Amino acid sequence: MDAARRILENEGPSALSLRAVAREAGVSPAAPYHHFKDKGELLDAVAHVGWEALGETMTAAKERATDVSTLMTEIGVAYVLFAQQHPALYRVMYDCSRDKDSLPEGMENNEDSAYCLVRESFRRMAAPAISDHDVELATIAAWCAAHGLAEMSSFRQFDPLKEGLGGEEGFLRAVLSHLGMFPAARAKANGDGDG
Amino acid sequence: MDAARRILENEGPSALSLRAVAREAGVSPAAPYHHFKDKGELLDAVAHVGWEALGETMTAAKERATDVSTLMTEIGVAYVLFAQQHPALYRVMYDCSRDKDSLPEGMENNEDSAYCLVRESFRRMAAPAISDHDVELATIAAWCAAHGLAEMSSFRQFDPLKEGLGGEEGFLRAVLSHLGMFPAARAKANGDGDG
DNA sequence: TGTACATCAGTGAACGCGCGTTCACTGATGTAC
DNA sequence: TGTACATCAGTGAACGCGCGTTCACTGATGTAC
Repeated sequence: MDAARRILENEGPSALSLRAVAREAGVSPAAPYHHFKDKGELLDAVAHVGWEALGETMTAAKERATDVSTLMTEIGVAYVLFAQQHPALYRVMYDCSRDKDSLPEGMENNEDSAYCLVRESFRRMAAPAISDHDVELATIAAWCAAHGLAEMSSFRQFDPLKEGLGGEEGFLRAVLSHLGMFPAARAKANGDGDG
Repeated sequence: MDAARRILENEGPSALSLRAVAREAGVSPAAPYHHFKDKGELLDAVAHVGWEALGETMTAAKERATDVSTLMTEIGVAYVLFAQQHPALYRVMYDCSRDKDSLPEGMENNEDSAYCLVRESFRRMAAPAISDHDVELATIAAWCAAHGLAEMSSFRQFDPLKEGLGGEEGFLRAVLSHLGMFPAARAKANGDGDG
């Protein structure tokens, strides 16, 4: 039943109704109510698996990073690429939070949350004298920037810019490189094709 | 009839239907079709006035800035505050763009667009040797950051942080201060209450 | 081995709802001659 | 001054649609004694 994600991938978030899920699953419209109290609960469940997947993607990116200075950039690029590859899922993930005026799951301050992954990565990268307070703010700033880039990077007016920068990833690195906490991005983006 | 914005302010974007607008205007459900081809056209019109209002807000912020180093920060803060004060309108503005996979109006590369306002402000602030290419990328980065912050700053988990930073605006300045292109923010945020 | 009961995932029909949109039509206002 | 016509914003009833949700019910499976 969690293959409600098929609908998201194929038809977008606006098509994600309880009935559509039941239809896609080859089941009567009433069946989902044996698994979810209501539509909101299904959406929450979908968002939950989304955050898990994004968390794994980010963790993989962190482990791929060869040194501390590329860490934040790898994670940032992975974050945005995930959002690009699963745009409808990403939308549901944030919509669920907004409906509650509450942080998305990935940004909760639990141990092992994606947010803490970013925060500790940033702490390792930053000057050792940086205060906890500044680490916190910088992490929020980085998350905002990544989220903004995730929402905006798919506008087609950026296509020519992307071509000149060696494709999607080059573009992301180039944009991130102008944001304080993604320092390693700069060198790599320039290397890939600045001009 | 453009007082469809009342519905946005009072009931949120999901309540913005053609019928609701007609109801709010005290008019039959068919009446709006004399002014708009379909629902999309009405939404576009609403988004348009939204971008105009945001553009004015940003221009006012630019003119309020006392020197070139505070320029970007003033504009950034004004941007996010606008989004916070008109969350539903801001949502419609971006939804209209996304539906077309196209840049929002404010980001178009026309003379006098909000995007050019930001880009020229950044150019004035940056080192004179900076290339056009980098100005372009930095402007996109700044816009992404502001957009991300606009979408995330209202989560209530940030409330305690905001208290320690002298309220909403102090929080915004503090977060922006960690992003490369808002340099003046740092000093001001620190002055307000770095702890 | 058999009986009685509980659980569970499902059915299918129906409910009321708000929606976008279309239709033929009305009544007021403006304009040409 | 009067007549004929065009335009315009509106009416109100209806269309078909997909939706979330509820209902009483079914049939298969598991479990207790």
